[in-house]
Amino acid sequence: MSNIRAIRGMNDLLPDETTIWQSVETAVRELVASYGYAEIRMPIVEHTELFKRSIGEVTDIVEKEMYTFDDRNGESMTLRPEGTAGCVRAAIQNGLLTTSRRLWYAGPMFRYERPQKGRQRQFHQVGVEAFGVATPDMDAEVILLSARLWRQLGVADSVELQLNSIGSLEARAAYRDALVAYLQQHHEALDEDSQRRLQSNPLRILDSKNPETQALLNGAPALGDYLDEESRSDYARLKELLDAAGVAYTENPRLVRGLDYYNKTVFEWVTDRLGAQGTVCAGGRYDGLVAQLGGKPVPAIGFAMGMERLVLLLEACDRLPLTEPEADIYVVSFGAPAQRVAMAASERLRDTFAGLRIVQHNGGGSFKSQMKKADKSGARFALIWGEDEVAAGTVTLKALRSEDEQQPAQQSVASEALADTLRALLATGN
RNA sequence: GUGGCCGUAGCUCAUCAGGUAGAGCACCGGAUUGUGGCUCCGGAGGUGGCGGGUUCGAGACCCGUCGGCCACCCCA
Repeated sequence: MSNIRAIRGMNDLLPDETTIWQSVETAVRELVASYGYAEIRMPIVEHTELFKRSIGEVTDIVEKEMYTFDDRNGESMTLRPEGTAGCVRAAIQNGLLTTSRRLWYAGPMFRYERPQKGRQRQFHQVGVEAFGVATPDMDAEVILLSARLWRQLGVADSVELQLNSIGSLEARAAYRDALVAYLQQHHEALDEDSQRRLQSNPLRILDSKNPETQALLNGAPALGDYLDEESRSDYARLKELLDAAGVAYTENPRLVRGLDYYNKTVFEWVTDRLGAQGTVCAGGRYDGLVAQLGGKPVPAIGFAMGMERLVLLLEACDRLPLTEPEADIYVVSFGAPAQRVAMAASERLRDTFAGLRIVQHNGGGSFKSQMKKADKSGARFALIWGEDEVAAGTVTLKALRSEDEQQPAQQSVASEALADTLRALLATGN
């Protein structure tokens, strides 16, 4: 079979899933609005250079995970692997950073990796970025915001906040030298990946999953000892704010992030319910990035959360929203004249009842089969038009749910009285 | 890029010493003429991922390939 299939790692979201996503998206939308964040929408494709300059040349994302191609002019373009770079670019380009800004966005991101649980090649993130405030009150705000979402979605008990400060660029450079010097002495004891990282990105060795490497790190210099004074006090202040707000956290002195642009505060929300990809949300401060991308220096902090992982977490926590029936009213008709009347009447009902889901039976079929469809639709009421009704100028209104069937399960209603009768019935029950 | 497991109807799966496939759910129709949900009856639907090999004969054995899942790497 040579049926065309979706590209590996790029999945369809089917109707059952889109309702879940919509409920999460609604929760997110209301959440960020409640903190005064405004939505921004960026292109999905950017100049490759943007990601190289922001994420870092030697990161795995840039080196081997980007969807990069030349356009027809021979310019190198890349499907965005994350949102911060594009958001910063857009904010600079459109002059948004003359004052402090709170922005958020949502959309697909692309990374060429082997798919596994909680990881796709096209995945979806919600990102939050706060520009223009260098103090840790803003760090606290974005963390509080994320914490509120977990509570809102009912998964707060399943996620843990991990926190660290990686200090200034200079402090980190000094620490990197010390770390490399220490690890060089134990070069033979390092696992293969870590030996490689010793050259490319030594700090990443800190969060190696290899237990022997982790044991070796117990004797290594600690990042915390190398922090500059400002990072140190900001970090302390952030923890005070989180304590005061009652947000629990675990300090993880080995938490470093994979992207080059971070400094000072870094954090991750992790869960043990998703297999190997336990990070649901992660972010940090990136005070140097705006200037690095050509803007006037503006401090910033933000985070991104993965929608796929969040939905998986909801599932694992048994917190999926209740599924709604597809219809409130199902309209059945028999014969061409009846269908004309039914269709027109349905339109009038939609005029009258905004938001009411009225599904018209199309495609003919026996009365019985139409009624089966009515039942399967989950509709609370069926409206039935046949020859008798059309002749009499009435419609048969039938209750389909047992809760309603105590009352007249079925009644004949004059066409003019339909809206009023329905309004009265819909007012009862939920 | 590497490793492990897997690939039979739309979905979940079964069958068999290797002899050219079945169940449940879903779908369609019927069981009194214009009425659903339960039950019963019937129907449609599979070149057993694809290609090659072994064999008289393979969905079942072997090889390759593609795809899926999970893990490593990395990350949301």
